[in-house]
Amino acid sequence: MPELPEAETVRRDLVDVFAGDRLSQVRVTGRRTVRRHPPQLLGKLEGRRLLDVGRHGKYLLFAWDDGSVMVGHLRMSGQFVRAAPGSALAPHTHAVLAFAEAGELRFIDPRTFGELFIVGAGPGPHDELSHLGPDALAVSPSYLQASLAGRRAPLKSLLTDQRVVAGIGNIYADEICFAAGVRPVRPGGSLKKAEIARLAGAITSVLEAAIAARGSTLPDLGYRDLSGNVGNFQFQHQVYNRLGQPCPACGRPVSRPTFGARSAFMCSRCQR
DNA sequence: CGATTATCCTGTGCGC
DNA sequence: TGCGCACAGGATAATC
Repeated sequence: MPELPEAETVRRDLVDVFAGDRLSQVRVTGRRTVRRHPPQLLGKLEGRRLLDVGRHGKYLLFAWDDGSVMVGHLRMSGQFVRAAPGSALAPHTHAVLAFAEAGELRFIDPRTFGELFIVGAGPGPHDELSHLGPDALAVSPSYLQASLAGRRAPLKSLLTDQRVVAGIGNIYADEICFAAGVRPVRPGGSLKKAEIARLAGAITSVLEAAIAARGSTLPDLGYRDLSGNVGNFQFQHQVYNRLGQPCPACGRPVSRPTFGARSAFMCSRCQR
């Protein structure tokens, strides 16, 4: 499932390929993909030039030359793909943005959790994204300290709560907790100052390493970049999806405790 | 208010 | 070999 490193990889590809180009035609066939407003509203982008693609957490922010912003979120199975004009549409293609020069940008999403929507022109934060905490690559130890203080919920639940920190999901929460040496089931408020410092460092180092490896593609998950290539960070996973396999640090089998309706991969010796 | 649970959706993989 | 079903999980609404 795409998280911050995958969104950032796609963002960079989108900027390289489509920034500066003019959108000539929009075709929307997936009603659920554009469920926040009437599908034809995307058509107002026709004729606009794409200035830049930004990102906050897992949200991609397409900035157009009329000041409007198209927000994209891949959720579980969404994928942005570059395709040649007129080439066959892949199954579950819900939107096609045809550019004047760079070809087509297509949104594919079997499970239709992903979405595209327009937010109003004008400066300032967008209401639709106002609930998000700071981007995970911009959190400080002091912010983490304040955010975890007094919280009884499991650390992993808080790390994946986009209102606390934006961009961390299931995979990277487990990898971050392992890198920090902290158990994901620990109540957030129980972390000591030194542990929070390690956690802050782990957030940055794990996410940056994952971006450098162009994200994670797992066998049962379909993440691909704009060109259809898989990521490589899954080969660097220390605990995620490695139940029963030896911990890379101490050799003890990776365990998978559950809490509530969720679970986490971890090493019970290396993580306290 | 904070924490937990249900919901959305379809491809995958497992057990029988 | 084939069928049915539990499972996967990001975000949000509903509920405790």
